Amino acid sequence: MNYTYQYPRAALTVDCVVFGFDGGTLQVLLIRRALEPFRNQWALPGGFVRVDETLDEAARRELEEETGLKKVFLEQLYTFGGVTRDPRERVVSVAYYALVKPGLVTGDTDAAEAKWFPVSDLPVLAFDHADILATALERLRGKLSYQPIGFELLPPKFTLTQLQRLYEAVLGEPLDKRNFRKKVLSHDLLIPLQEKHQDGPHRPAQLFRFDPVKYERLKKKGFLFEI
Amino acid sequence: MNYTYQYPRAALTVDCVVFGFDGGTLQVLLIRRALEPFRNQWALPGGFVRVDETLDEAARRELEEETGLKKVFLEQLYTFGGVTRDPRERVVSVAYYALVKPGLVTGDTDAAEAKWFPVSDLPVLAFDHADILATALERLRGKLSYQPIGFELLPPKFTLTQLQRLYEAVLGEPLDKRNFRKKVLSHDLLIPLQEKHQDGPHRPAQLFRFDPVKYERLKKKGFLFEI
DNA sequence: TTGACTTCGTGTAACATTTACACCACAGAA
DNA sequence: TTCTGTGGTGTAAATGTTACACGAAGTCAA
Repeated sequence: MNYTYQYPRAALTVDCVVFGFDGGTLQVLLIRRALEPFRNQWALPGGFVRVDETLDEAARRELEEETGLKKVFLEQLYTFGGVTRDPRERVVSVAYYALVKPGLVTGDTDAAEAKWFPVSDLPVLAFDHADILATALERLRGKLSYQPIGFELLPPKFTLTQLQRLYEAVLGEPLDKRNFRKKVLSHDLLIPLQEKHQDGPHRPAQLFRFDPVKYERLKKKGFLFEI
Repeated sequence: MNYTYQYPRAALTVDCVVFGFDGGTLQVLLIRRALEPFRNQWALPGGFVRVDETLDEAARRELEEETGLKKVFLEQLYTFGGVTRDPRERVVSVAYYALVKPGLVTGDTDAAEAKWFPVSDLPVLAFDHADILATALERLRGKLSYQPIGFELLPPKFTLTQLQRLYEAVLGEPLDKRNFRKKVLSHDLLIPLQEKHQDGPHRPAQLFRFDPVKYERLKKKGFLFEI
């Protein structure tokens, strides 16, 4: 079946920059393209937007189809509309970024090969995906400092040191331990658990979890998270 | 001539939220629609993206066609992709916001009637344009506090009081005169001119202009404007 | 010319926030 | 028991933010 319009139309896609954290390095999930163009090159997961789904729905669907990821933190990033960004025809892409907790990616799926890369050591990317990724990284850095989204990259239970490592990896600079803990705890958004995290021949660390309910309450009162 | 595709495609538009400042109130430029749907209702200026122009180009072109505005500050805002946001068919709109200096709008153009409305007293808007406008306002408020874009809404030469009125109008709260001046001047981005601004039976005010060159230099060094 | 009126332009002290920094606690391994 | 390695904590100095009031410099009218 064919669809005919009076004027030429751009194709519309979504692309997702999926961030993950392995405890030390910020990572991005890439897909090896099975088809032309840019066959066998690495690219962001993504695909065409269907005419009966919203952009958010399209991003979630593609993410699940290509990486198996579900129920992740997902937010629109920017829309890339360069005229020649796809060699085949005009394609406008609405880019999203996603934050996923460790150990959720099923590894390879269906046809596509999915793999994590450290943001500091990326392969050559298809299309203008390097631009998209750079934009996403910039956004993540900015956002991390004034919204409590870092928890989306950690397991549900985490230690303050893990959280600090994450901030250091994203921001690219070391942070003072005592000041970091003071600031994070001052927001009163972390709930200390009864459990400890044991991880080697040393004192075990207190585990915390993020309190999303309290955060929503505070947010409505015009509260500003900052770190 | 017709264009045929294998799958149905959404139409792609740009819409612009144009902000202006009249010295006391933040305003938005709206167009009265000449055509169905929403005929005779107020709407954001905008229109279809051509297949051979970038999104930015489309936004600038539509802005000029519908309001006569050229060379304004323009930045992408968000892409709205609700499935039913246009009653005719699927239309995805990339929204932009623009900041214009006073006295640039030529008034009505061609077919369309263009008019400024205070953001605090808006008419009913076509489509989901009220959502778009709310998003733009939120973004403007946020951005004003950490990037020196306020100057885009003032004439090239302005007084500190004018600048303060602008910040107060956008942020919706009064600011302390001495602290405001201290902070603004501390960034060293305003150049005092030899001229004074005379505006009534009282002491004339020092005029300043923004120094974009210095700003670019500072920005590259990782400088953060804040107010 | 004088005085009334209006906005312009300025400094400081109290307070709050941010920074820099070092040592004991607690666990496992040898 | 000692060694090793991370976890957890407080304080003083410096910096930044807030609150606040009055003389200066013009116009206008009497």
